[in-house]
Amino acid sequence: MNLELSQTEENYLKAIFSLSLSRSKSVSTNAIAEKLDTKASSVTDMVKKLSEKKLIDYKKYQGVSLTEEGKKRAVKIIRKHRLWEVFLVKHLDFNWDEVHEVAEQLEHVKSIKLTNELDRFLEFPTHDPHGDPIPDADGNIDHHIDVMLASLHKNETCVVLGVKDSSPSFLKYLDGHEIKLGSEIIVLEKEEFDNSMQIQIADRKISISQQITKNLFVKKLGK
Amino acid sequence: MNLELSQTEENYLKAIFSLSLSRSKSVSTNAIAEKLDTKASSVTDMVKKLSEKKLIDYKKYQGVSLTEEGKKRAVKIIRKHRLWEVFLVKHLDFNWDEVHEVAEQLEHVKSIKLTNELDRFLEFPTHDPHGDPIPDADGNIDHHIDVMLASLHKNETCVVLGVKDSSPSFLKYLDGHEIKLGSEIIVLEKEEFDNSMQIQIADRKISISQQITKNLFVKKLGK
DNA sequence: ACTAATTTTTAGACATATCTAAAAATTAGT
DNA sequence: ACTAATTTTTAGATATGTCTAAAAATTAGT
Repeated sequence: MNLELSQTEENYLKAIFSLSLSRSKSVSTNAIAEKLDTKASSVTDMVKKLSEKKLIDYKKYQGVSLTEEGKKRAVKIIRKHRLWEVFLVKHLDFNWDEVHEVAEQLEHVKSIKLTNELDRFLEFPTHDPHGDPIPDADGNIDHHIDVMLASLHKNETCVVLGVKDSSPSFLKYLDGHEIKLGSEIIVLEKEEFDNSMQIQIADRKISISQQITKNLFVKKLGK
Repeated sequence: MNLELSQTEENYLKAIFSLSLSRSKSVSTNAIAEKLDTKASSVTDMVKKLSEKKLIDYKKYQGVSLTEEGKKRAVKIIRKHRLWEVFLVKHLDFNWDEVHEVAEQLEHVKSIKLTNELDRFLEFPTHDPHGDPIPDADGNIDHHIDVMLASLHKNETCVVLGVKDSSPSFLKYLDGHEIKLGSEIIVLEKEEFDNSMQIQIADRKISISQQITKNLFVKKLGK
């Protein structure tokens, strides 16, 4: 079974996948409707369709969950989405807060070769600009990066891998301070009273609050 | 007026644009139907719709032609299509005969920034892998490259810019002989009796027929 | 446990893009 | 110029994905 899915169907799979990560068990009709900014009745219709295609398990009034095949499909779409995000940020000068909308479109382009060649071209990145892991060609997903800038100590050095909070306001803040994917940061000082940090980034010294340091995924350098 | 067009509408504009290049005057319903592999009745419906949007001029039974706005839109889509083709061949190891189908999808992704950044990333290419000119951001189109390999003389050197004939069999032939976009070719010998050529390409010496040399666009090197 | 609130589903409608079959207009042949 | 062939349009149907409004089922409150 390898029927082509419409963009809409793919978006439903993706939404259900991400919702089942947090809410573990089955996903409710309303939750999907809210996520996709549509009405519950539309969700019911689509859910029946995906159920017939054996991509989700669905019993009336009981919510839905992805089948193995459904999960595979969802992971493939997420892989494409995140690879494109890397491409946009790394090569096309997109800011973190601009990539999502475009990646939403690019992720639906159908070509296995395209995806895998893009992966190779980008040198097999493991995480997207938001710090989310990129599934490999077989659908295996790395675990989340869980080192936050906040956990570093004075004089430690790291590279920015992603963000935890993807809100436009946070991403704008980062762009404003030129804190980018791949930026190297040195912790110059860590204040006891408010956990703010003095950091060196490129040739600038700036102070950032705990609110920021707790939302930046980093990779420690040296040891 | 800047309404969003569906992918289908965009495909109609593109088809009408390319048909009006050859058949100059107005384009017939049947011609569009054939180009898009659909039925004449479907074309009539869509043509009415595009006419209401002022993208084409249409009078019943008289065929259609693009308005200025329609032409602008078509050129933008073609620009995107050709830029993506360059990207696929240059960076993602696609062969000439593989790019079209994928570019057909990529061309519909909506983001002006994406298009222009891609253009910059590719270093503002003037022609796609098939030798067709790429419109610039303002919609200006260069004229066709009209230097064919066949017109070169003994000992002249050139770079492959594109192909005239885009048939899968021809493109496969080129791939088979590793004649690629950007390949440097030296004309070693030109036979009088059949106009075939002995050429040097990379470190190989091969013989190619006039059928081939008349379908390869090139740029002369040195002088 | 029974009513009230909420969630989910159904029924019926609409918009897009397509099709077939038949009607209307144009064009071509003699 | 008149019929025949072709092209184009209309009319009515279908499939997808959406909606509103009402009905049905579930969950929560006391």
